[in-house]
Amino acid sequence: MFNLRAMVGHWSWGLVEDEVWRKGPWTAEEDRLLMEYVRIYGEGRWNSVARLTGLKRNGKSCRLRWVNYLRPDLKRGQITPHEESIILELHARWGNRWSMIARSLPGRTDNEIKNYWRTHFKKKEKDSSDANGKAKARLLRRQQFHQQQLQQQQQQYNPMDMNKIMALLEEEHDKNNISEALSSSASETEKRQNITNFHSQTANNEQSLLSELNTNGFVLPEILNEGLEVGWAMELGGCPWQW
DNA sequence: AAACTATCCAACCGCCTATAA
DNA sequence: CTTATAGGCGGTTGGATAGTT
Repeated sequence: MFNLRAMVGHWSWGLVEDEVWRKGPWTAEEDRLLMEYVRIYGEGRWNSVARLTGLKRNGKSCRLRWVNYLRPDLKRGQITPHEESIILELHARWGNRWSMIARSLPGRTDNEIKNYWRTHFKKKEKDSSDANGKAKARLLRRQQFHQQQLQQQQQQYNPMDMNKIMALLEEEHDKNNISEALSSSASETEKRQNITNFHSQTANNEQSLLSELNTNGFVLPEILNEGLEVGWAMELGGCPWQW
């Protein structure tokens, strides 16, 4: 029977020097120990996990496992087109600021988003100038698949709504002009901090805006997601609205 | 059916920053 | 003020699986 408090006594004088940390995939038992730790002690103080539970994992590994896999609020399953559109939009704005992008996607981790983007878009970005036949074929398949969805959306979605949404997003973004964040800063450290604050604030604003849009019945259109596909279609000489 | 390629994703690494001692 | 430590982040790796030739 698992008894953390008993184990505290057992391990409370610290781990043996030269502790060899376990690496690699986590076992179910390790997951259970970590979840039990968080249930009792809460998140944080990850370096105490080994001492308090007997887990042979370092703090970093524990934190990562919790954040990326065990957290109860994680959203499982594929990235939706809606989420994909947000990822594309925010990545275009902020670059590889995965953790910041992840804050706009509740239930998704920076690692997940990073993996998704690298798999789906990194290559496209690189190869965008010389799309080969293979990619074209794949694109066509995807287009066929999305066509039905697109048609459905077009029936219920007015393009003006999209303009409105993007305008609102821009507005929120510009409320805190980054140049202001920089202008009054003297040191590099201050600049960094101001930029970080700026991004956090913007992310929060946009998050609340997205929520507001959702609650007001705005369905963020998958058309945003199609933006990339549109780009490709254009390269191929096709009109996205006529797929 | 086998070989090859692409994709997915968990996990690690190294670096940086914040904070406590 | 300096140093040590913990936590956070982005980049990268490698194994598993799916898809293609």
